[in-house]
Amino acid sequence: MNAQTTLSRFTSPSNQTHLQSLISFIKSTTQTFQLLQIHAYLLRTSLIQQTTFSVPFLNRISLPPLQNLNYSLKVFTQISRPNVTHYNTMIRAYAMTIHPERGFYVYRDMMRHDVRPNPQSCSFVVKSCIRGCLFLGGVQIHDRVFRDGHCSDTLLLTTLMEFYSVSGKCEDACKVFDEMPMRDTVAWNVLVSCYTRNGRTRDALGVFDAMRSGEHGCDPDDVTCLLVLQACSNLCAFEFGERVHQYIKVHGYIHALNICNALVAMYSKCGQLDKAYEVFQKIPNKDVVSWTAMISGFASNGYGREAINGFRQMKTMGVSPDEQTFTALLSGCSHAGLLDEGRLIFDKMQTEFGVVPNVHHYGCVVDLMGRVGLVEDAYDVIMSMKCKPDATIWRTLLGACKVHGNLTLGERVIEHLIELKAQEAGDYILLLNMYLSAGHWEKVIEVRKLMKEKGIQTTPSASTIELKGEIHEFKVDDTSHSRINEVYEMLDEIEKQLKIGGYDAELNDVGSKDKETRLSYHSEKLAMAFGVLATPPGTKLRVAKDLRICTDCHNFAKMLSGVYNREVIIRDRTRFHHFRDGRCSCNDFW
DNA sequence: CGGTATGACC
Repeated sequence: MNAQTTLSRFTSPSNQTHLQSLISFIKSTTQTFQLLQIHAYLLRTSLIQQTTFSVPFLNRISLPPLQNLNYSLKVFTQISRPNVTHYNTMIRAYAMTIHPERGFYVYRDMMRHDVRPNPQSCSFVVKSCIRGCLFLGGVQIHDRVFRDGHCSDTLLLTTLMEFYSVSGKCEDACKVFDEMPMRDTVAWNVLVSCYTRNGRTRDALGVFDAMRSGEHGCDPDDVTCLLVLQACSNLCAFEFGERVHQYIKVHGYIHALNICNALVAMYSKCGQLDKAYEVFQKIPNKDVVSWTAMISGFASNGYGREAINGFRQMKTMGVSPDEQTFTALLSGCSHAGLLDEGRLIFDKMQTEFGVVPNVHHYGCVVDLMGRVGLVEDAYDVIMSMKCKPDATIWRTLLGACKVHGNLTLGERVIEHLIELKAQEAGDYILLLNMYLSAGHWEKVIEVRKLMKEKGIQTTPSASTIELKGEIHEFKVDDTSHSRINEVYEMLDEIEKQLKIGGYDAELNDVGSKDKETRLSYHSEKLAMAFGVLATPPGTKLRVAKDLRICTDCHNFAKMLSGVYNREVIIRDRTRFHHFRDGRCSCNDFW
């Protein structure tokens, strides 16, 4: 039916059929001016007071693509006795705007008018609390769940899980999950996402296995796979990732672009570029995300030239880069030490592609310049930035100051970090090591005192290694692993062997605890020793570390790769280190 | 079917 002719019918009083088609017209039109005409008609005939008309109308103007909150509010106030559905529409609409907290106000208004909230109202208002960071508001809703008789509404409880998850209350989210009478796949997926988000990545993988066991009647779906692949990326869990890949193939999800893109990212983040490329090549309709994931994979594994090449191909294929693509490219240049190329890309990004540099882009440039020793210039770059420098960017420069022994600049940089109230233990450790290297003992003592005064908590660093799809975690001076005694014995044995090969623990870098900390017991060394212990000779070792690898452990890994003839991949907070034949692919240390 | 959901700086 033609839209104009339909519309003209509503100028005169209508029969039931006409009113029916009016509703479907409201639901289908994309023209605001037609809605305005209908609005006038609804007001004139008072049909707006009837739920059957006002609900679809309010929905239409409150949700994308025609979302207009001022208009919604106007219509809402014209309804003399709004019912629960009207309120729900308003709460839901506000939940997705830049003023999500207003959803909570609407909810309170609804209570004041004695309109009983249904599970949907609660879900939407919890969503408002999530988006608006209203922690107490969310808890309030949760407290009411039993009283309102909504304790078996899967959707509401899932939204509450999500609420606790983003609030960092992993335990509470799990409690809600445990107490749910019925759990669907989405609830399970939220559990996975909750574990990943809150650092319980290994448990996220456990959930995947639990779902697959078939005992819960909820098989992993495509979203589960996306979430679990993220967890594998974080943990460098290559073998587990391969299992997920297999599952994806069996269930036909391999044709979904987002799944393929996540696979490329996962393999890249496990240091398996060949696998990443294999998946990438087979993607028929590569989008900007696919290309960026691949370029980023090249970049973080130290293949700057390949990253640039990938970018060229991408342009040839007619895919336009976005700001994240340039971040990947620039970080590729910095990891590979390609100063001129990086600068050129940074310029072209702005002139040719009109991308305004953001904090990520600047972060790469600062790293690029700091790495080649242009620390003062890097400082000037930060000071000239149009956006506010974040802690990461200062930390990057601080690392460069450490490598190049620029103490005076390092002191200035730490001031900036303190100003941002973002200084971490690692920053002080870096400064401490700079003073140590320079032999400024009185300064060393001063920093220690400062750290003590400020109560700076040093979180012990952790490393993980995957064996047969199982993740083993080690902390500094770990005593918790079941085979820890064997691990320490093996570590001593390895150190003996490496010393013969010329390895000497560099004693001028200290760990995160205090000056008595034995270098030998850094978590990545424990993980490597366990790998040597528990796998057949020649097996590749893949270690993930949450902080940056120190010079000593880097040397240790280099030597180990030669003496024991093992390929070692260590992924630290910033990048990959591929050790082979006594060498590393990176240029971080020399 | 409203709730989960692909690629970024150290």
